[in-house]
Amino acid sequence: MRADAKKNYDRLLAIAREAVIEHGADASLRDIARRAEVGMGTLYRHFPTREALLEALLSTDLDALTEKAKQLQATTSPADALATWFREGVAFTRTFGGVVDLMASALDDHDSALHASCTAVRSAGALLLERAQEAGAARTDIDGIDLFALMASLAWLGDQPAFASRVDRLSETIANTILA
Amino acid sequence: MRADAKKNYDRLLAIAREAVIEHGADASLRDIARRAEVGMGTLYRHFPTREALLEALLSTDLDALTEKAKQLQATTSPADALATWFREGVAFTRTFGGVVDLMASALDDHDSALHASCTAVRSAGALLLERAQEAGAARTDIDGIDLFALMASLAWLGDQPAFASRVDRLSETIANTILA
DNA sequence: ATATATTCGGAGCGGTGCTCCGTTTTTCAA
DNA sequence: TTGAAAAACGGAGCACCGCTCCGAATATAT
Repeated sequence: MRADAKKNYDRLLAIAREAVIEHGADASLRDIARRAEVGMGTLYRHFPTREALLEALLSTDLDALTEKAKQLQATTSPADALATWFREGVAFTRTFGGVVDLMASALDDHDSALHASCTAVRSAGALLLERAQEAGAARTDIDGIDLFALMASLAWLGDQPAFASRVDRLSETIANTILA
Repeated sequence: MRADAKKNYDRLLAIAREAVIEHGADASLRDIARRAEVGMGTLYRHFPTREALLEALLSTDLDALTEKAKQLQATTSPADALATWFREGVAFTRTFGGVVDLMASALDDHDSALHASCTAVRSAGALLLERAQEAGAARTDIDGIDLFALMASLAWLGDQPAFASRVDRLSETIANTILA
């Protein structure tokens, strides 16, 4: 990558982070380019789709979530590992608003730039769930996709001002249901 | 209301119903006006906001949901009434896509045209929940807003193609958790 | 038939996502 | 150091969006 290209890439990513924190996942791309003092062409060359931009923003966090699952699996009891990771997964989306919609649609869209990261998270969670199920610590009538669905729907609740304050308690309730 | 005005009003509502079923709650208003062979001014005079248009589309269904709660309260056991109504509430959003987001934000936006209908639904559900709680049939660590939140999040799941097929089963699970 | 009150329609404004291409800048070999 | 090839740049332009505003058209009441 050419030196000036890398400079613009980094600058775009930094500005995009601010913009998405402030305005959510559908922040204006034109505004991001403007604030980064860069043309639209430059933005689109580096990030051909909105998903590509968000993937660059989220990938480290998503990978960390995947990694966290493996750590918990190695160090904690099946039930605690699942419960802790579930809470963490719901809390994750708190930084950026409206991201969970894109993650949900990325799951069954193989062409989405977010597809790989999201399926990795889902798989990591599925492993935790299966281990808990084998240990008799989690109900057996749900699977990894259900787990992701429940996490996503709670994350969506967190995006709704009317419900945000109740997410922590409801997450606890749902987590206990899964472990029941 | 003048005769031609009523004609346009009805026509707009009919076309809007088709458009929202086809494209969801953020269907193009310009396109609705075009298909109804009406100018933008006409559309905005009859429905000053998008919420107003959706309110006109949803009000009968929302009122029916509110009414259904009262019927169930009068005819069915507390537990069954709550469970049945919960399922019905989740299923309701299936007709139009993306409506649940607007309903959620309408809850704490007193100026939204959907505010009244949505709070009515919430209150009706809250009564069912309280009756079940008093009968010892429902857990007591959630309230009417939590109930609405859970219904809304499951409705949101139904809007996500990746999860839609699991909504019925997960609704059952959550309903049982509430009754537990 | 006329006058008044209503309703109509669409041009226009500022915004969006996205593409395309002439211009500029970097790089690297001669 | 220089010059040409390669790479990246930026923004004008297109089609769409929500929304407003107002002169023209139309229905109603007298």
